[in-house]
Amino acid sequence: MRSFRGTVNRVELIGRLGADPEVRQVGNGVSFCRFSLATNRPGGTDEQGKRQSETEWTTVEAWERLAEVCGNYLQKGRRVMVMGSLRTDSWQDKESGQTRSRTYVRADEIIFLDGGNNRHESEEEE
Amino acid sequence: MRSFRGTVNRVELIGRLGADPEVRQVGNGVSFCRFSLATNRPGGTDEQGKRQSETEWTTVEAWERLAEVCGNYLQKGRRVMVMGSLRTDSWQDKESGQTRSRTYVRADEIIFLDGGNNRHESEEEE
Amino acid sequence: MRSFRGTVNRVELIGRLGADPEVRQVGNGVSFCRFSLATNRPGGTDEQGKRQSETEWTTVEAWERLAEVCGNYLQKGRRVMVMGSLRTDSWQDKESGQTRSRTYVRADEIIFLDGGNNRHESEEEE
Amino acid sequence: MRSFRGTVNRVELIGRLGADPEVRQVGNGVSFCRFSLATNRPGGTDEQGKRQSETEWTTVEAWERLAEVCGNYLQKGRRVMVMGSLRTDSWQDKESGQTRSRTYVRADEIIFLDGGNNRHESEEEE
DNA sequence: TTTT
DNA sequence: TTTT
Repeated sequence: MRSFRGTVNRVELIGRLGADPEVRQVGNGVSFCRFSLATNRPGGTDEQGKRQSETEWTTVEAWERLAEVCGNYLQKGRRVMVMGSLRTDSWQDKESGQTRSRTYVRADEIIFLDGGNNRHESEEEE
Repeated sequence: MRSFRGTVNRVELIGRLGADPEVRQVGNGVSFCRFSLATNRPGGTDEQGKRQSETEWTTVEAWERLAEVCGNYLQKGRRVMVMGSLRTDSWQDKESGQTRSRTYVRADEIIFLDGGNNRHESEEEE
Repeated sequence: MRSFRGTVNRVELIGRLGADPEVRQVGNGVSFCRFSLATNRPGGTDEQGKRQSETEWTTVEAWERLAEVCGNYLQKGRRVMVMGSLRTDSWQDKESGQTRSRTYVRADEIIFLDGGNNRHESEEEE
Repeated sequence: MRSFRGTVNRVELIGRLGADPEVRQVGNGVSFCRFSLATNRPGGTDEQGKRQSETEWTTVEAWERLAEVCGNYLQKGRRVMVMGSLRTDSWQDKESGQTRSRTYVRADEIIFLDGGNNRHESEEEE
């Protein structure tokens, strides 16, 4: 499901992993996987007038079976398509007392784009 | 354009503005508009077992003509569709020296969903 | 689910109904709803050089509970967002013996965009 | 641009070409390319209870520079992502006098997914 | 056949 | 901080 109560929160990324994914079991035995995905956009021009590209790094998080599949099959440099939604976690910084936050993409489905062609989706989505 | 060098960075949101948009002219006379958009996702259940909803707040930024149209026509509570891409700005915190960042959606097109039905897009997209 | 075996087939439309939806019960008591949705694209210019718009008419089909909700709440002229996938039905024309086909959008979710703002989704999607 | 006058008509496909693309120059020297793209969806089960897959074939058409790139680099079996919009052409059948139509996807951008990773987009979109 |  |  990608819409709820008349609202939509949908992200779609195609890019490459900047490093091997980080996989862990959280307290309750549930698998969790996080990786950073690079996408490009047109940048300015260099001194020779050659078009440059800027890289955007996005944090992607997957859970449960999808996290396990990512842990087993993804490595640095692999190209994937990620479909998911934006999430922001907020917390109080202990030292400064300031509210801080981080925004990432919660993955619902991931397609492995080079090599294999299997699709993998989160438990919830099935 | 929504893809570049074989990568895609696309966000699509339908939600309501939490407050009137903030509009400014930046140094070079270019218009800038920022607002916060609420989307919902299924949450847990309350004590009575009633399904709850969680709200996700996403920062949206528009520039130039699109910013002006948003400033002129959008208000708190209005429903819009935003098509754009994820962006992250990073900077060094002066006090702590830590690297900090904020992630937001750079709007390419915005459709006003209740009332009028005009579409508005960023200068770059035309 | 919108991807399968490494493939994706996704359609997204925002437009207005050209007529009241047609609702029926098929043989097995399952509800079916069909309507035609208008979207616009830039067209040429008229004799006065004024920009014209072309209208694209797309057939949308919904089933089961989603069909019932559409039958109950949609009318000619209402604006909706349809998320679904492309489908093509083929058959043999009895008179000419030629193979004929029709292509339409199988709706997974529909958001009613003016007036109410409820989302409705197909049974399969839940 | 993917929305116009408050409407959206957007298709997104990831699949494989069923045959080499057909490329032609039309009367005015403009390049045209057409191919058929296979996507899959879950089907029923066979006698052994094994899950089957159904294949959906979609006609994709590209024009101008995008058509040329497709003609030069795409072959049967290659996997691509197509972003575009639904189009329906209608005509009067000469023999029967009936109105007939065909629906296809007008490609705006195509990403070649295995092997190279270049993106290619239609002239209009730049 | 919709709508602005 | 929105809305139903």
